[in-house]
Amino acid sequence: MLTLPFDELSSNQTSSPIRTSWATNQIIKSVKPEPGRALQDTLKSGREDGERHGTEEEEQEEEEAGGDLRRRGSRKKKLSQARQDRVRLRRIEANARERNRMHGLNNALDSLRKVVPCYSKTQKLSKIETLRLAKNYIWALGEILSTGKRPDLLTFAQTLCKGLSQPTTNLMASYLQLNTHSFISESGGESFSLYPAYHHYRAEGVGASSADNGRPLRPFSSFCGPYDALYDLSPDCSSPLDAGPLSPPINFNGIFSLKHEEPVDYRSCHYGLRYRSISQSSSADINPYDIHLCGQFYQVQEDLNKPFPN
DNA sequence: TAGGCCATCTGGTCCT
DNA sequence: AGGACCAGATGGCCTA
Repeated sequence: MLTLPFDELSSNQTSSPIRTSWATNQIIKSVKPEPGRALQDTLKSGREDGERHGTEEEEQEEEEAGGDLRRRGSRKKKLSQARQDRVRLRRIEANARERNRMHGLNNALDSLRKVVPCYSKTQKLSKIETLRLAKNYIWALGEILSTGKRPDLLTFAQTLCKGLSQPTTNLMASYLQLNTHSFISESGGESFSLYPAYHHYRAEGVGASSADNGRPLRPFSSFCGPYDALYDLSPDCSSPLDAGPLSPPINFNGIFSLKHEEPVDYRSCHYGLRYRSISQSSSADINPYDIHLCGQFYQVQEDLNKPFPN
């Protein structure tokens, strides 16, 4: 009778039952016990047996094998049954550790997905795209910090999408399109944020303007406000990508363009957001450099609120 | 159906 | 010796 190492499996749940059963099969394949002996027994006693019995036998075998190696070169050493079991057990343990390690890595990647733009619960970026986008995002933010200037929308978008695949670029374009118009063109639908912080503001009803029926607007130029992420570290938000299909982005110049929208006066809203952001923070939390940046943000707000040049 | 993405297994290497 | 890390191999799932 075959007994599976369920302890190992249960302590290392995969996200998919299919995966789990597949893993189970793999273990069955990789841990074929000898006939008439339960695997559990094998695993349970493997280490002790291996250590206890293995010593004499192994020494003898190794001596033989060593002698063979000296005489004939490459003959593979034959292991005792106890040693084979022990090797199997160690392999199973190593597999479990490796699975855990990869799960940890995936969790970290999920965390990363939540803090880069373009976060969607259902339409997840691939691992490689997440890393690329994160790199671009960091680079773009660093550029803003070092120069003290915010790039225009297209430049920033192009920076973010540098090296990304076409599907991801399209996804990004879809985000940006919605960011510029969906809040006011659709009522009742779930809105989204290029920056996770938006939902925090929205949930609190901060920054609603008269033009949006009480619905808080994300300003067109808010795309250039990456500091949002500094003020909210709980990016558990959904996106319109979770809610339904998107209109295809308009591509041009090898990257993408944004739909041209009628200019909307977002400024009151956005100033409100900014003020709220800063005022909500305790003085100890405020980095002087942040204040400087935010101040600068206001100065050029008007320019950035101009309709995006096509 | 091909290709992309992913999870897992596996053996090798390095480090403690 | 044993664990962490890595990269290659493999096979499943999904989508265009």
